[in-house]
This record gives sequence, C-alpha cells and structure tokens, in this order.
Amino acid sequence: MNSASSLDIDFSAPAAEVAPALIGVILTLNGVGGRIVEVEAYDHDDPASHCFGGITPRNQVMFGPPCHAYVYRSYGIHWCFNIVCCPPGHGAGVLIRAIEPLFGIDTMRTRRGMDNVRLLCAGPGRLCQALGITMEQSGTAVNRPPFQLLPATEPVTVVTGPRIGISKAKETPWRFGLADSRFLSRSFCQ
DNA sequence: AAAAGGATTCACT
DNA sequence: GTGAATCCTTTTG
Repeated sequence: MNSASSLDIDFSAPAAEVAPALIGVILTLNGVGGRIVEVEAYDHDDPASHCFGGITPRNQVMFGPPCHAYVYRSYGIHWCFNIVCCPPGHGAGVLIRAIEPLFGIDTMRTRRGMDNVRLLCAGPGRLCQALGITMEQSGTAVNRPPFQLLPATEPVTVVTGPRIGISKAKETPWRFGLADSRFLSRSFCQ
C-alpha cells in the first residue's frame, strides 16, 4: 500500500493503551486476514499474564522488542497470537482474540473446515488456525512481511469488559472490542 | 525425567 | 448455558 500509511500506534506504550488502539486495525498474514475486532491486554504485573513472575524461556519474546509476535500453545491444541508491547525488558502483550474476515476467506474456510464466516476468526485459537499462525511466527515482527498491519479505515467505537477464560484477575477490564461487531468471540455485557 | 496446568473449542441440553 | 475433551508446553525435582 502507500508508504505514508504507517500505523499510528506506539507499541512501547502500556498494554492497556495499545490494546484499544488495535481495534479496527487490519491484520494479515500472507494476504489472509481482516479487521481486528477483539483484543485483551496482558501486562507485566498482572497475575493472569504469562509474564507474571519474570522472564522464562517461554515468555522471553514478550520481554523483547515491541511490535513482535508472541505465539503460544493453549490447552495443548490451539495457538494464541499476541503482539508484544511496552519497552524491551518490561514484559507485556496484547492477545488478538477475534478478527472480522476480509481477505483470503476461502483459504480460511479450508483451514478451518467450515463455511460460517462469522466463526472463522471468532476466538484466539480460531483466528490462528484461519490465518495459519503457528510457533513459526513467534518472535517475528508484525509490521513486516509476511505480516501486514494497516490503520483502521474508519473511526471505531471501542467497548470494554472483563477478560475471558482466565482464572486470575478476572475483574480487570482489559478486554476491548469493536462495538456491535458480529465477529466477536463473545458479546460484551454492557 | 515426570507432573501439572491451561489467555479454548465443540457438542449437546 | 453447561459440561467434557484434548494434547502440548513449561516447570520443577
């Protein structure tokens, strides 16, 4: 696309600031992807975060440079995709939970083995399967090929709520979503 | 070397 | 809305 359209997001900012800024952003991997409609922030001093307790071989990527991918295996079955933020050494990231499919939908259908577009990327494990994200991408930059990040094409209204599927710090309202999107993994109760 | 713990998904009621 | 499966990765001894 045009070189002037670099993303207006400072990934060295705190996760809770980067997360809502990512709503509406276009994310693709090898041309397959769409608009981010749901994310969650996970910060360094957050008991629910993999970063909590300090650096380990597994989470070292999140302590590395921002704007990189942190991918991990969930429940032994699914991949989950995060974008690292905050300065190196801090340890924080934003979990991408849902995407509105826009590009390469047929590829997504094949990978997911289903036709229902609404369910192709509605969930962290699902969107990784649809985009083809695996450990291979962990530690790579998200703003360079084969990834591509483009600014939101139109103004967005961001809604907030408690995070999903965690056992600790459930109260922290660090889940962000695109208001009224039908591609959310679950609806917001507000 | 072994054990424990999931930032989930799917199917069913 | 509820319950169960499912397999890997990380962590610890």
